[in-house]
Amino acid sequence: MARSTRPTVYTVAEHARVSVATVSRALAAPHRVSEPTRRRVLDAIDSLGYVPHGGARSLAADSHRAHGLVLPELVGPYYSDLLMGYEREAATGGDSVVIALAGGELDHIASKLLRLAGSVDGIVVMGASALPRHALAAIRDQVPVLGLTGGAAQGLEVIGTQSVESACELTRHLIAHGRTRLAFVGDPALGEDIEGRYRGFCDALGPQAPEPVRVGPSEADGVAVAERMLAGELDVDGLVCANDELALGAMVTLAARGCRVPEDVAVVGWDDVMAARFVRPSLTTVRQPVTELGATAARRLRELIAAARTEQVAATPAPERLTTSVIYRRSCGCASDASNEQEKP
Amino acid sequence: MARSTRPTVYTVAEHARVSVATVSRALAAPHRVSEPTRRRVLDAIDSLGYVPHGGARSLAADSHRAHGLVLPELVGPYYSDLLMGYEREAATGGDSVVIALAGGELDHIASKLLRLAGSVDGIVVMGASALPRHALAAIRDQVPVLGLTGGAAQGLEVIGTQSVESACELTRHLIAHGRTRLAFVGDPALGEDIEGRYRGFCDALGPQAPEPVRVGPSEADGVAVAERMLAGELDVDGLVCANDELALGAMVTLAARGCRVPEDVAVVGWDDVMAARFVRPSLTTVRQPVTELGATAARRLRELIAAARTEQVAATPAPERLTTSVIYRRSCGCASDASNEQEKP
DNA sequence: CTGTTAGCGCATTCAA
DNA sequence: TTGAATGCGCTAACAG
Repeated sequence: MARSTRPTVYTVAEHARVSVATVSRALAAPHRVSEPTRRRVLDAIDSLGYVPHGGARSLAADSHRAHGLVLPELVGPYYSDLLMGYEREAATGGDSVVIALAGGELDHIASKLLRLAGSVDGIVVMGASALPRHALAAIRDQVPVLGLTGGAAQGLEVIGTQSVESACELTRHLIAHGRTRLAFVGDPALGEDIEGRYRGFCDALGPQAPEPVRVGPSEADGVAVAERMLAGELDVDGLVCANDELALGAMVTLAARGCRVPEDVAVVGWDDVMAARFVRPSLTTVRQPVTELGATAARRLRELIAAARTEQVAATPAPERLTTSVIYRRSCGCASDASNEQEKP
Repeated sequence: MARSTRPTVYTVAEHARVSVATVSRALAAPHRVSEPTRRRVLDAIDSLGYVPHGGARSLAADSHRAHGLVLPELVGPYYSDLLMGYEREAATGGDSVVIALAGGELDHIASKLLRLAGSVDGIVVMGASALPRHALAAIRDQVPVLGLTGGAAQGLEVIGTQSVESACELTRHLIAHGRTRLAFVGDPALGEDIEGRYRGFCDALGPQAPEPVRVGPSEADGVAVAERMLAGELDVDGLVCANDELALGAMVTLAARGCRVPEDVAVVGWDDVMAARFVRPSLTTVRQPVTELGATAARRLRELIAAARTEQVAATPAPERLTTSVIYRRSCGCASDASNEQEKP
């Protein structure tokens, strides 16, 4: 395990009675080595338990074969799907994924990003708007950087989903079914995705669209909003929430205090978390192709890296925003399905 | 961005009119450099936008300052908390985290693990039992390997939570409240955590404990189990499910078909997913300290790495299994709380 | 406190 | 098809 113990190309070369160059080739370009030689090398490799030193590789080859993935500390429930989509796609391209959470002191995270930039070929940043500009700037002239669901304001190319369209559809739907006092719950300043959702909300309502109810993104914030409603501070008959946690928090609180959902107030959310199917009334929400979102980001970053290596600006055009779909359930008061309907997971 | 462009220690040294050693020191051991010199170096560094090359560093220092984290492809909802706990703790120790998903063909993942082993100082493997033994063996003599929630069967030291105790408590609770025909839903062969839960179930029931209902871990599997019950193939009045997805799938299906929960059948799960609070009846389940689980693993791996470097076997004793807690709600039929109770998130 | 120097392990020329 | 030699960027002796 110690340096002295671990076999290197030299050990392998000696064992297989070839030169180190041949060992290297046998691994990286098998077709450039004769069959018998390659066998000898491969045998030596696994009889010795040889594992190439990643650092040495990236140094010599001037390529880390790794992506950095920067995530905000409080990501919603779809974290795992996103990561899965990302990692799979990255692995397909032979790259590994180094994650970094952007929590903690801003100062501290800047150096964290720099370190990351020294160990990967490119970086995908989710929640870029929360990062200090100078930190982003510093890594951007080291490696290609791609925004995930945000970062356009920082001048990043961004991979995202259609927020505006679905928000607009959702809001129109509520209007069409007679809701006249709608509110958007969530703070557009918290991220470009939320901002887009609010914009879609406004698009549907036109000039008389109300200001958003600016609250955090958690269930507790949803509860607080419901309490304001119950206290008479907020007079609405429909809540378009920036995510399902908010929606669930609000909905359950409302129901528990005698306010009927959807009869008195319609509630809709975003993300289609598992609880949205199980809560009663079931929650109308918007589903995003999260796994694909991750995969798309990985794929695109790979392109950007390749382009950077050949000095080209952009090989192919940036991907479109991914399609989302509104899942109509009962909390918006207009689903036609039976009360006890059970959905396929 | 190209190799020629990127500043190196030499560039910085020249710029600051010091030697490369001083540059290196100014970064790694600031106190070993005089104040004015350090200033010059630091100035040069950020005027040049210098970022150290991670590979070169790990090569020269014989340390990657990185942990590998291997995850099964289908991890439950607590993925994100786990990762958060892990990354935070790793970052605290100055290490970054490289993730690898263990999905895909077994053959392919073996080489993936090997590559990982060449780029990190140690590896934490979750779901080790699903990996081919030879793949595990190969990485184990490269770097320290720690199991997460499983891997004892492969001879790994493992970080985990108390499965047996909570399962036993839960089962006893059901028995105490008059349930006489209990079933354990889930396949103990799928992982040591499930195995432990089944063992606790058996401990509570004694010799007449039934065989487990061996099914997969998904909501759909829970639905299938419920259907078998409704078809009369399974005569039980209590379901101890290996996770919440199973429990939710079963419970909702049962309820939709006229079987009352908890009156006719009690249902309990594991993990305390968000939906467990929102479904009606709310689901009795077991909560694990997931974030802390991740942090504990990171901390322990760091210890193992340190021990390996100094040739010691184990500096400190392995951490205890983390404490879990049963969350009593209504699906087990014995909670005292009101029907419309609303929990704090 | 600072500089000089020698590798770390690998990929990659260039010759043979 | 193979081998010898060079350098990637950095750290860590060692010397001054």
